[in-house]
Amino acid sequence: MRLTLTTWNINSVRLRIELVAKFIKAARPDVLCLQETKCPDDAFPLKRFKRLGYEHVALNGQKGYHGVAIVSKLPFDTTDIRTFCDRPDSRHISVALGERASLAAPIVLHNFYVPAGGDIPDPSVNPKFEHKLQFLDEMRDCAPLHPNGDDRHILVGDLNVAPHEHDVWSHRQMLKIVSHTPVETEKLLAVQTCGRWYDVARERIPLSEKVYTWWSYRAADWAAADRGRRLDHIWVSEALRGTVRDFRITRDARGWERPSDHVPVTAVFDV
DNA sequence: ATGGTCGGCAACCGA
Repeated sequence: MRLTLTTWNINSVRLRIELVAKFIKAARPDVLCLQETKCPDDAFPLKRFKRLGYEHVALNGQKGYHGVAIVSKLPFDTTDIRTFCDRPDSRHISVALGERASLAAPIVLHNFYVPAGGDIPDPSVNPKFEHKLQFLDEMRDCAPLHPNGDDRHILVGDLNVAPHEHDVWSHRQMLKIVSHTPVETEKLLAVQTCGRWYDVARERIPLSEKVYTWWSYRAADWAAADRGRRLDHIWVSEALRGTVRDFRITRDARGWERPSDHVPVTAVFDV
C-alpha cells in the first residue's frame, strides 16, 4: 500500500483553508499534519476537510496560538496528546494507523510544533529560548516517543531548527540566529540520534545541497533573496527507512496568494 | 547595522 504524508505549518488553518484545499486537490496526501492551526478545536473547519475526503481528524488546538492537527483519509486506531515543559501549549498530537486503516503492521505518527524560541539565543536572558532548549531535551528523553526494534514510527512537524550547514542560506551568518545556533542544532540532532530516527530529506538529498521549507515574511522578494531555512522535517524509524519512494517540498506554495511562511513537505511510502 | 511582515485579536504577543 502506498502512503502519502504531508507536513505543513499553515499559520492559521481558518485563514488559509482555501490554500489547504488547493494543495490537497493537487497532491492528494493520505494524511496531512498541520501546525500553527491557531484555532480552538470547536472552530476547526471539520466540514471542509470532510468534503475534501478527509473524514478522520485528530485535533489539539488552542485559542490564538500554536495548535496541531492530523487530517486523514485513513481511520486512526488511537490518538494521543503529550505535553512538554509542564505547559498547556498545543504542540503535539500523535495517531496510530493500523487495523482500521488495513495496515498489516501499525504505523505511529507524531506531529510536533517545537517552540520558535524568540530572538535572543541566550537562555539566561530569553525565557522563550530556555523553553525551546528544555522542550528539545524533553523530546530527547521521552522514551515512549522513540521507536524500538521493528517499530514503524514517523515523526513530522515544524521543529523550528535547521540542523545542518546547508539547511540555511548562510551557515556563517546564521550561527547566532535562533533556529541555527550550535546549542539548538546539537539538541535537535541528539533527539534524532537518541531516538534512532532517520531524516528523510537528508536520506534523499545530499548534505551539500541547500534545502529550505521556510522563507521569512519580512523579505521584500522571498524568491529572489532565497534566504530560506529548513525548519520542517519528516523523520522515520529504521523499519520505514527503506520504504520511502518519494520526497518533495512544494516551494511553489510560498508564492501563492496570502501564503504561509512555511511550505508543504511530503513523503511517499510503500508500507 | 538595522529593520523589515505576518496572524490573532483587539494592545501587543508570538513567530
